[in-house]
Amino acid sequence: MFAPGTLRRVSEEAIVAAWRQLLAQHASTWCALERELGEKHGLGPSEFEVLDRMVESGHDKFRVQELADAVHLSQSALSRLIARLERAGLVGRNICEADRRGIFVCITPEGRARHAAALPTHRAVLAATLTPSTPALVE
Amino acid sequence: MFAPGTLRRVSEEAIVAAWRQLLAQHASTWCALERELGEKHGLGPSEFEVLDRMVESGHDKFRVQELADAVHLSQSALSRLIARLERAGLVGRNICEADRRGIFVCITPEGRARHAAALPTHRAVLAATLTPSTPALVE
DNA sequence: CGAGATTACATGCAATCGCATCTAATGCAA
DNA sequence: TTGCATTAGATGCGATTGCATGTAATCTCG
Repeated sequence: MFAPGTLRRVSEEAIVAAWRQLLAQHASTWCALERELGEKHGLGPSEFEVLDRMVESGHDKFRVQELADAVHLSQSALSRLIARLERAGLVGRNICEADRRGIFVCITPEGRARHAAALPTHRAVLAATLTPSTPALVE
Repeated sequence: MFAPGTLRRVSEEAIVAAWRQLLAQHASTWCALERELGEKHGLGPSEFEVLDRMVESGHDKFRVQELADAVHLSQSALSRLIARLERAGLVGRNICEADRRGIFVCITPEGRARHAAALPTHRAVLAATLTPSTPALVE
């Protein structure tokens, strides 16, 4: 069915088409999250994502770099994002006594409440925006 | 196999996992394009994408809004992006005589040359970064 | 024809981002 | 211990973005 050596070869058009579909899905979903989370809960997508990671992981005390990796932002962007969340009272910054260069980012009760309030909105946007062209997700 | 009504139901975890995979693929591919296209050809991913659309479509004369929709940018962002490409000599702005509010964006010979030079880099990045977790793309 | 609505694009502005750099704390070797 | 490299996070800076608005041309309806 395939010429020799073509099993792992992918046509250039297929890759480009996949990339463009990824771009389109990313743009529409991201914009929808920005609008819905922003209007209803005063959160940006990245901010929600950080809170979401902190809540789901169970534990407290996160390093800045750890969160930066999780949400695909630079260390500097995460530093400022944490500063915004701190100003909003959603997380706290505690000096790590074991290594006083670092800090522990801790979610506050208000942070948990805001996340809990925003969670249904977030999931609803994903379900509405992301599902149509990803039928492979049916369990 | 499925309980009634579950055929189109998708587990929340599956949707979230799909979204996070999309975010991860987008981030890694976008950053790789930014680095490679920027270093080797002085182009950003969006700028290349605009040139790519103009070249592949065959025709000349694009409206700003048309390009904005294609690359998922706002009209204002596209306006400035076109201004940058124009300063670089890669596209031209011609007043549309039929409707003097609008402009036609036209790629220049230098624009075509820059695109042609950057094309292999772009495709190589996509192939290297995007293929691993998308085996469904095999033709 | 003429006034107001609409459309196409440009631009002021504030927000966020990444890179480079800074500061402070730690680690390691002489 | 002392000095230098390294690491964690903060910050100055320039660039890009979206929203709101501005400007100019077109359209519409009376």
